[in-house]
Amino acid sequence: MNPSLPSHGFRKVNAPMPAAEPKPSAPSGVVTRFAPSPTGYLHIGGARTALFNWLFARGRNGTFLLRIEDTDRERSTPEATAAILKGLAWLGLDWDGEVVSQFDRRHRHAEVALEMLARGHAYKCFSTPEEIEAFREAARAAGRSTLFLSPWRDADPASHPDAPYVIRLKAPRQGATVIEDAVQGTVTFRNDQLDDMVCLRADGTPTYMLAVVVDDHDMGVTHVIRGDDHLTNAARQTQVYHAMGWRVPVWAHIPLIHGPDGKKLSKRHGAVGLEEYQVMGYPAAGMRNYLARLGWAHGDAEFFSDAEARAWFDLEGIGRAPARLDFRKLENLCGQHIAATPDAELLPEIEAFLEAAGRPALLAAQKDGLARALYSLKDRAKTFPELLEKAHFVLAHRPFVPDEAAAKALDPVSRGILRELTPHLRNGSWSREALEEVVTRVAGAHGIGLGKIAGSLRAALAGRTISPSVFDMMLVIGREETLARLQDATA
RNA sequence: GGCCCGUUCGUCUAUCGGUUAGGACACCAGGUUUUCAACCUGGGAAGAGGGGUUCGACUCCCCUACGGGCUGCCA
Repeated sequence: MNPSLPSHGFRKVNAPMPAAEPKPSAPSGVVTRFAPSPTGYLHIGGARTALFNWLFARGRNGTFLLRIEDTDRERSTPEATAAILKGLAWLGLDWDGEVVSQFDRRHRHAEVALEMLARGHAYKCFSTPEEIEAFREAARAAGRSTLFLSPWRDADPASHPDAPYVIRLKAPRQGATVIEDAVQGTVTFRNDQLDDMVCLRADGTPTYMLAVVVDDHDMGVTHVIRGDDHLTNAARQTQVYHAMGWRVPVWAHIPLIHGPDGKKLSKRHGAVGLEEYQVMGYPAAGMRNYLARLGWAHGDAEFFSDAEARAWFDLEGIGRAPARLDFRKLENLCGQHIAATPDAELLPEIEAFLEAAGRPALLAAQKDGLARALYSLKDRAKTFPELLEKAHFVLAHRPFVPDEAAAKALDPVSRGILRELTPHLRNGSWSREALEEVVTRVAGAHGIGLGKIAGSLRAALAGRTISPSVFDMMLVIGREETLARLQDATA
């Protein structure tokens, strides 16, 4: 096998290598692949397919390959390929070896087509597209099957005209083709329902149907995990495996993802491209967790780590019904992952989010402040934008203007109380216990609760009515900055 | 039209012939609480419909309905 380099300059983009994990068990020989066609963004459903393949291979110490199915030259674009690689990189799905361009392997595909021809498993068909279309139209009108049966299937080569032709598979007419699918079970197709598919087009280029089989075989793919829109195709492809005498891989056709309304996922559902999820500020770990649970289950496990997912993932746990997208659950899971992620890992992710969202990068001082404040922020946010909003107190430079709600909390009475609080803060010790004691005492002296004084204090310190605990904020920004902000707010 | 696949709370799902059909998200009520987030307690919420098989069906079979896929010299 000789996986050629991609024809477009997309090798520059590389998937990040996830932190080294202890390799589980012995090599299993499992080889999976993700094979998207570069005709647009990375679809959320495609992302899940990639994740399943990745989990299956990585959990078994196997190999996960990436192949770009770019044989359709009309619709394939280098931009789409770049978007796919970028999306996979963000999701944290790393692949083994070079990216394979299917188009670059076209000569190998043609070679196989010719071999089938030589062996009598394929034949030259001289029917023109016009003839075939006319036949189909007539069949449709008459309510008959539109399956095209080529008159050239058993024609004497001596009768072949000097005209363009395609190479069709000489598929069996009798009997049935049986798919043993790890998800769908045994699926039987009568052979008279399957036509002689085109393997090589008139221009000598291979069709997808031929190319997948040749590539999967040459790449040593043992398990084909893909959308169940390919279930019927699997029957046709099986015929090619049989014709070539190749070992048929384990099939696993997974149900597609549907929109919240249960209909096929399309643009009108919004957020169909994976990159949109990064821009919305969902952490990749939460995304992986959510996507893994969509159509797959491991008992009652809902929130789990990548290591657990790899250890648990299996084909048997995949459901057979299409799953709908549920943003609430996604958010819930993402919140849990943000809370569980170590600060040192969270910070770069937040910076990557800012860049992806086209927002200004963090200044050194902001980054430093955020790092110190993270402990008080990460368990109160479900997405990065939410976290950043709550981090306003550590990101903003004073003097800053409070937002409308915060300004309201800084009424004259409240400002008076804050003024009175100031000297106590100037002189007391700067620990959580001491701060709580002082603030509570001053509130008590005015006959108000902690809630009331905390409200105005929050407004003064954060310029917002939503933030981490006032004590955490004071601890993070320190005594001097706290006093300065109180000064600003009460002046 | 033909062929193929699917159908458990609103959503994701557990169950692999015998359960008061479980969990999670969401929702509702109450509690806790310095905001937000979170947390605690409780609640409502499901086997598409109809036939079989069986002592017993969510689970097995058939039909119907409804979704979906394929039916391309697209992938």
